[in-house]
Amino acid sequence: MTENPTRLRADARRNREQIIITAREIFLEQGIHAPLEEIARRAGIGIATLYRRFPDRHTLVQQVALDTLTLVGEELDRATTAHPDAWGALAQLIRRLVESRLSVLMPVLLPGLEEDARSEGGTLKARRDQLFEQMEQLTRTAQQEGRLRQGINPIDIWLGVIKLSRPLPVIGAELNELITGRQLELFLGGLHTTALDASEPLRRQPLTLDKLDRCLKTAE
Amino acid sequence: MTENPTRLRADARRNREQIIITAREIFLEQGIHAPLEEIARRAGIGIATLYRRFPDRHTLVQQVALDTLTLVGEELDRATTAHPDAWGALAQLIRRLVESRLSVLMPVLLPGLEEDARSEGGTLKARRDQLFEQMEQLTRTAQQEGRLRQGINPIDIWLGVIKLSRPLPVIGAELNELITGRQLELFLGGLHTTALDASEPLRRQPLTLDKLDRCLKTAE
Amino acid sequence: MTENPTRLRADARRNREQIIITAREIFLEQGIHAPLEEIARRAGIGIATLYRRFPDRHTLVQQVALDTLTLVGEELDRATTAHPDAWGALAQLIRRLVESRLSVLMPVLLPGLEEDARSEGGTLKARRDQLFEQMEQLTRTAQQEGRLRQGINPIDIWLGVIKLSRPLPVIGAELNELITGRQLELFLGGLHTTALDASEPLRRQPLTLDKLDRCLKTAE
Amino acid sequence: MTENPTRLRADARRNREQIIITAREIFLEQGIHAPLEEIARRAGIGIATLYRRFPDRHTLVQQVALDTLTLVGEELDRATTAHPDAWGALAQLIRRLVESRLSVLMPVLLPGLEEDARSEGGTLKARRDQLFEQMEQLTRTAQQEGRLRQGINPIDIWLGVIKLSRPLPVIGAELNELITGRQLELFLGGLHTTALDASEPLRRQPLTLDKLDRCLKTAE
DNA sequence: AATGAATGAGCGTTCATTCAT
DNA sequence: TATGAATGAACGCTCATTCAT
Repeated sequence: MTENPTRLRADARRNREQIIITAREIFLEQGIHAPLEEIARRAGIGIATLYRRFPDRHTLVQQVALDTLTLVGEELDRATTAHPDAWGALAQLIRRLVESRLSVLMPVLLPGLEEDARSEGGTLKARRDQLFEQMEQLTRTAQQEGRLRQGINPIDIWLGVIKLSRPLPVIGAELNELITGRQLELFLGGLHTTALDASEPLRRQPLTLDKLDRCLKTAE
Repeated sequence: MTENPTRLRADARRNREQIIITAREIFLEQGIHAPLEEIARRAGIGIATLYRRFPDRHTLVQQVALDTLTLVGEELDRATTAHPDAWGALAQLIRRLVESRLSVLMPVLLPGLEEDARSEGGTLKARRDQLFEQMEQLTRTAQQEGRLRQGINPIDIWLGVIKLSRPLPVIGAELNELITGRQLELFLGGLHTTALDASEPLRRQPLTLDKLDRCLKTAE
Repeated sequence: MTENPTRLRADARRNREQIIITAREIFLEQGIHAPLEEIARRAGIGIATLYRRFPDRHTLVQQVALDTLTLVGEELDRATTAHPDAWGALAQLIRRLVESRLSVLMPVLLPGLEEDARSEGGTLKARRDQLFEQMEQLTRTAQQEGRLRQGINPIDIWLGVIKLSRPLPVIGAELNELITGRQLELFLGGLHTTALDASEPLRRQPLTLDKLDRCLKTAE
Repeated sequence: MTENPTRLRADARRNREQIIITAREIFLEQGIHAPLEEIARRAGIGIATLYRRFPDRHTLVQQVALDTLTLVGEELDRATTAHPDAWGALAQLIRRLVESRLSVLMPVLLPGLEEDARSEGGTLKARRDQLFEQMEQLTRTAQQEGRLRQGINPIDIWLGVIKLSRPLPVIGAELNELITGRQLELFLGGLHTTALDASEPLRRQPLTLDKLDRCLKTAE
């Protein structure tokens, strides 16, 4: 249960936002295990203040991810505006998501949906479900266009983007970018109707949001 | 330069092997930053013994990865034996590699090839290059069969497998398996000749071993 | 650059001072490589608190040494007050310095002057230079008095005191004191213009082999 | 109680000697707390062999020091041969001892004389006493010559040399040599009957603060 | 409410010393 | 006897988390 940010005092609220912005930067740079003290320092606040707002690391990451959903929504809007066709929009969305590496934060977004974490725009679960709905429309249209392979759902795309985005350890940033770019193209190729046996369904069963949530719960 | 394991005393050698086996297990479970002490504990030896054999974490990971190359080679042999066609063999190899998640260790295998780390079978670089050569034959044949998309090289496959294999943090093992299985099928679809625009080359330039090694060197 | 102690919270400041006092004691007993944990323990604080104030051993030693400069300055004032003649003041200063063994810490004071370590009283370099200037006046006057040998400068004295002060390892504290006392007289004799003929015996009793052996036995 | 080296098997004896030679080198380089394993390694033997010969570090250092007494005796002979006058011989001996830094090892030589440690030449106590006797003759003669100050005994000299020889920590080797050289002259001056007026300048150039700082900077 | 101080647990690493071959 | 393997304790240092101001 996270406190409602709307009820905070003005300064407290500014702090909260600053923490989230800084945390995203640092998480993107160093991963989600970066020292919390560094986040506090760069955000210009005390460590205890950070803890007051976010009682543990998981909560902070989750809130950052939640906040990020908004940006993803904006990318989606931008993509559909720029492309009259659904496949084109989808491809742009995927490319942008991977490039922005927003999804570094996503894994931790998945669990914990039952604790009705909420941010300004509503509960986390509600916002996620809304986003998935939008993506589902997009995918369905792309399939009707005969471009997106049958059987693909937003979860496939979402998780594919997450996997693509995660940088490999040890090797540098430059090489990671080269690798990710190349794999991204392969991924897009695999989504398309013309992919191998695209006429038949994929050999594996698709994940649904429900299944996802159930698995996460059993995984504690 | 790592000591030659063949020259070790019998008990020391047994320990060395036990460490590598245990380390692989734990690296697969927790990533390559898992506490070395836990490895030592589960291997049933003292922490200092581990340090005697592997003076730092990088050396240990590298040796584990090196050891893993052998297993990859065996999978390749098995795959070509089981399938008369190259595409079939390739698909099985990829599936097996992903399933065994051997490649969790691979990122660290890439750098440091110049320091001629060596194990029983020869230098690390030599073994890696040999493996790539075998895979190149396989991919070329699969392309001649008209099944594997043009422009794909073993590095694409290798790195794709690595990305697929890496488990997402936080979420449990079961869900990870579901996700990976599904993404694997998408990946295979993307490799096939019938993938999107498969007639044209991929938009991104392919990586070569040379380019790879150069990037790794500049990344220090 | 060290944080300004004046700005610390009251309790933190008390801790900081306690650490320095304890550190000086222990450095005098065991040398500057004594375990930091022991310092923390005896100071009654946690090890991390020590690290918060002094990020590494060198910083701690330097600050202890810096703090010591103040005491040296006070000794100098006391000596000049007590003795109308410069030689008398110098001799007392040297004796007091050696007896207090303050200068055990001095070696580490010498390097690192460029990094402008600072304490309450100003930069380290400034304070040291000021002290040397005062000592230079004293030596010059003593030479004009015809008592201090020509060619001697404060550095000779400073380093001589350091060498004298350092306890020999292994042997106990009592013996060290005897040795140092005797060598101190030799040192003063070497400094004086009239030391040579020295018709009078040295002020300290000479050590005999027997006495040496007996002391060693009691010192374990 | 140390085993009698004469009774050892030929190869064991060779090992023993090699250990002592190597240990002296390393002790001079790194101090008497240098890792024993490094000594064993450089001596080309196993660590357990070292332990078989010298059950603990103290024993090893003591034996090295004992062995060193021989070298000191040789220096003494050389000095008396080279100089017809006792003061000249004494001064040369002191200079040579300090230069060779043999006495780094001496502190640990002092204790433990009752346990009748013995080496080839006889018990440690006997050899030390013999050496002191020789030095006593020398000092007495020098005093009869009217050169050596009354009241000085070999122990003063011995311990003075030890103090002079010990390098200050942290600061580099070069600076240590400068310091020691200068202090050595002061020491000799203090010993001599005519030291006091010393119309001539010291043989070594004085250090200035600038020189000090420059040396420290180059010494890192 | 905000701060920054204090804490202790955890990991990496070294080394003296004992044990098995 | 010589060897090198194995051990565990000790220390340096970091960081998440709680507490006092």
